[in-house]
Amino acid sequence: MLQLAVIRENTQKVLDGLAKRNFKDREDVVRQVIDNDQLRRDTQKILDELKAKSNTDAKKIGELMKSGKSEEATSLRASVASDKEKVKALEVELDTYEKKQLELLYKLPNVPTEKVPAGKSSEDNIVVHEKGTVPTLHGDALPHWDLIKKYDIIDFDLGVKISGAGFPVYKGKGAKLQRALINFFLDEAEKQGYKEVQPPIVVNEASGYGTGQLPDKEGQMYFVTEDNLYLIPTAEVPITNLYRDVILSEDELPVKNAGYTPCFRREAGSWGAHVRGLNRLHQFDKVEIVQIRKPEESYQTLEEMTTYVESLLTKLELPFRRLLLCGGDMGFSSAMTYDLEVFSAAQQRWLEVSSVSNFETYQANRLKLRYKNKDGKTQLLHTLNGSGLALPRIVASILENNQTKDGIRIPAALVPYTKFDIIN
RNA sequence: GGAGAGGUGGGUGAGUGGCUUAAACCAGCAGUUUGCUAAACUGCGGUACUGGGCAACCGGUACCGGGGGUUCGAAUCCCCCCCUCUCCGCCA
Repeated sequence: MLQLAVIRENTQKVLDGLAKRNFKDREDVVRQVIDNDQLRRDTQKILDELKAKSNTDAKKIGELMKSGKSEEATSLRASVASDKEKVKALEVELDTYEKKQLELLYKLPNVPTEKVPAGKSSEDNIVVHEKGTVPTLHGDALPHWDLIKKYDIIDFDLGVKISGAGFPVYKGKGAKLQRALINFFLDEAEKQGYKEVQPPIVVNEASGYGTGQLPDKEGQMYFVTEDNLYLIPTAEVPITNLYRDVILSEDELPVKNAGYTPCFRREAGSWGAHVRGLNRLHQFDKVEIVQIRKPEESYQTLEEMTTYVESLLTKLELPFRRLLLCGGDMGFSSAMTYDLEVFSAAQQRWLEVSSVSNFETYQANRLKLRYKNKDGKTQLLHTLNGSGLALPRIVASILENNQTKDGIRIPAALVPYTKFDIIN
């Protein structure tokens, strides 16, 4: 969430930023935050003074009792008792302001950084560059949902039988391809200095709040009611929450973690013709890269991470483009996001395969993730993450782009992992 | 699933109603001493909110797992919840 002090001291900047996102209630919510904050502070001041008085009075009573002046003690006791009632009332009041403050802050999305263009939807995103060449397919080229049947490598019907729609079963070379991609991505990340971590794939409520899935996005996550645990929609949640309530020392920075996990998304109400096959699933595999950085480095890191993910696509010989998302198309918590899209030749569509974001202090503020800087001051850090990479759409485009009359060619970089170079 | 023990600062750990401003030790930081290192000695302590001040800084309040209660006063007493550990059972 946004920092209260920033809203208070840079109100106009915040409002301008939210305008870039087309956040409609910005004036109203920001005004309420500021007003509520003033009330909160006024109340706290009165309350603190009253408590200070009660504390000294209580001590006096102790002394009076000791020196045997019980009558004076009794009268002072009565006055403290009446102060105590006022304290209780003020505490209730303060509590409502504090709750209101959180509630309001949760409503506000992150402020986009200056480079982010204004815009309402994906139409307003900026294509930064396109790389690689789109293959020319032979006349009988098939979309991936037909290819997986032809070669019997991924089975949606079987998935329906044992789980439901959106839970495919990978078979034979299809399963091996999954395993190869995961290992390839993890190995590449390690070469870039990321430390491999394997986190739990169910998380508690506090973790959901830490990275911003809660409140409001409960509907996106599978929930285990018996134990109050959420299935993770992305490894971002557990990996970033490793650093919840942590104050890092400067020499522990930067933090660079990479982890593979399955991801679970309910995707309630988002199905349609354009999400056939592997384009959208309830369960999929992803390697996530996460960095924690000092504020002054984070934008350079965003570039570095995005370039790294692009290098994966290049090694996989996939044509891709980089988009700078406009304010209206960015995720709630992000200050700046690059999307990477791969061109899937048979569908003739760009598919989003990675989203690399800088959250600045938005997550760190909720997580209470800080470090001690050179001056010995405790300061919020910046968090960043990106997919490196999500598997299903990568698989879809490999299948579609590399199909030949003889079968599907495996990109050279993957062959050491798959141990086969063609699916036929 | 059954039984028990326990949650105190960066760590270990003392503290059963006011003498706690949370002891002591370890680690840390600063200083003194010193040919250097070490040792010894001295000093400093966390977090959040907040008042005053341009600032350095000086105050207030809260925080001993979380929430409530008793009391003039709670780490300490009472109630509820959460978590961890140990043993037994079951088990990949």
